[in-house]
Amino acid sequence: MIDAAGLRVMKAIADEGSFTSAANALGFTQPAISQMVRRLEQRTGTVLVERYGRQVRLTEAGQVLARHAVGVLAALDAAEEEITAIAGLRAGRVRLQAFPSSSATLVPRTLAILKARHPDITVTFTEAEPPESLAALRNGDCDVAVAFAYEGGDLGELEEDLSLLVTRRLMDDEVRLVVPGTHPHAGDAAASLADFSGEEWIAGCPRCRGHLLSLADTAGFRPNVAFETEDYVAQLGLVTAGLGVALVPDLILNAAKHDDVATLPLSPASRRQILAVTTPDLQRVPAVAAALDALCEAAGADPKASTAELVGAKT
Amino acid sequence: MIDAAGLRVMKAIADEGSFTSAANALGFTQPAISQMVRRLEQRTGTVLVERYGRQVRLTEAGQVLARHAVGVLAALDAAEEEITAIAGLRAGRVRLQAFPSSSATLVPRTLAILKARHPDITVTFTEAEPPESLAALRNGDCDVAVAFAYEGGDLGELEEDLSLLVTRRLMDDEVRLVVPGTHPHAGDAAASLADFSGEEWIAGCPRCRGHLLSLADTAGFRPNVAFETEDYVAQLGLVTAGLGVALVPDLILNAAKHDDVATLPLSPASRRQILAVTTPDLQRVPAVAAALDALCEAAGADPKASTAELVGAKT
DNA sequence: CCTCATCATAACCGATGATTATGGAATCCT
DNA sequence: AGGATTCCATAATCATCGGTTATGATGAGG
Repeated sequence: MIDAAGLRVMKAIADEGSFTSAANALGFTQPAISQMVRRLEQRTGTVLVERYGRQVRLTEAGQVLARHAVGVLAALDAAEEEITAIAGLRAGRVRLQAFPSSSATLVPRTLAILKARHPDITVTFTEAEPPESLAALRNGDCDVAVAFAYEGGDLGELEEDLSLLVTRRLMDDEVRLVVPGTHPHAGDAAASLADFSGEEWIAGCPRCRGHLLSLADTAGFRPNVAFETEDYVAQLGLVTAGLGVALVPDLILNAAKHDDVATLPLSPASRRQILAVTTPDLQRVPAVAAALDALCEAAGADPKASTAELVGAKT
Repeated sequence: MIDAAGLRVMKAIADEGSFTSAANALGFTQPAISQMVRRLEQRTGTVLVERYGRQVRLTEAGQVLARHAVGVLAALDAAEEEITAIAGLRAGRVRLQAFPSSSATLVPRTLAILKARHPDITVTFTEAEPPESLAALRNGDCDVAVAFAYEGGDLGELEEDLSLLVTRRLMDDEVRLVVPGTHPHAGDAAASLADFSGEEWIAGCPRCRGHLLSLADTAGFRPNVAFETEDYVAQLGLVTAGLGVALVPDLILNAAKHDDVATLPLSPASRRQILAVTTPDLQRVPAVAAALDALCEAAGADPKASTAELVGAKT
């Protein structure tokens, strides 16, 4: 019934004292104001403007509108300002979820870049394994999920979760075999998994464990998993103590130097992909786009060309 | 850029959770919502709604709009409610100005009627002689002026002030000659002014004095004005004291009984008209219309047929 | 008394914003 | 699985809104 334009007109009349100058103030012509007032009057069924001679005055009802106009227009301006602030990265929010082993290196670097580049956007970070982070993304509780996918093995499993989502390849993370420094194969240039079929194994998170089983199966044995822990520091500790061997991704190993263990590249090599995942719409939100760029940069990937399909993903 | 309709839509989406039910809630069809959102998005240049699968969620920018919508729409509703309250006489204001001698009888009765009939409108009353009250009316400081005009004499003078204004005839107020009870003519059925050419006169307000002079002139003499006071009680007191005679309108004489004086009808009779004056636009304001009706009723005039020309007014 | 300033009105016209009809895609159910 | 359902997007259409220019009426002022 009453809209913002009408209020703006009433306020302009109240401020300017005549239709003509109100029109000038608003950038309209005089008849526009004239019939706008008439429309408002017949819509509200009340007299809003008193025409006396060639001057106009607001009636009480007109003054009511003009008075409310101040607040309403201010609120509209405030909303508009907030929107443009978000659009201009002077405000905004990104909710990031990343898997634990990325928290040590990739995420801090990303947050630092983001903070330096856009100090006014607020970034929240939650640690979550890919299944949970993708669920949060789907659920609307998260804007960007950093996930990983092992090549080959359970890619298909993840892939179904990625329908309707967009992914950006951040980096390839090579998986290495970690053995005690005193291990006979410690000095080898590369490790063939079959040579370690008799070892005791230390497994990580469920999906990592699945990857281990998958690789071992290809190598023709079933690993004897003696320990399971999602904490990579603990895994390395166990290896150092000579209690077994483990598959650990480079991303972890690069975070800090670990003595008394040898990290051997696998032969054939195995790697996992680190991915940034979001939704097509969120991708276009400035703060989210900035976060994605920061992630790519922190990972050392080309921010442009990384909007890629999963390697080996079917279509 | 952002209008009330857009905010309403965003809020409906936030509340309902889908375009379809938002459309139902607002009484629109689904495509209307769909393209309303699209328009808003390209106007603001931001993503407001995140389409994930077949569900929709507001982005941060969208939530900003939905949040502001609450306040803005509430303010609009409040404005609308105030307007309809004014239209429905559940609120509103009437600023009444009346000349002093009407304050005693006509105005109190009017205010009583108005208060009984529309207890929620606020009436303010200011005493003012017709020139001032009409100036206030012209100036926008008054909604209804109660004025009087003597027949014949200075009607033309008032008439020019009445251009652009509308008048309602409230009553005819006959002017009587007041003489001491001991006066030789005190028992007469009527008074011919010429018979009192030798008296000392007590004159009232400037316009009343003008009327006296005019009548006397017609009767062929120039009155000896010994006293001037705008206070009718004082005038009657002076008459009672035998210090002179005076012309006093019925309106005053009916307000209270005055002993020791005789009130004689003039021959030929002279009367003044009591008028309610307002502007054409204000006439259509409910509270003003109610006040006019109350005035007519208090004056005993027919509220319908009283939108009259001044008696003798040229066109 | 004439001129200027201001508002009202008419005729016109483009953009806005709704509708119906239809299509595509994700979710749900069997 | 696959089919039905549900939800959003799009296209085509159309009325109304809200603006413009041109013009008229009228009060105010030199």
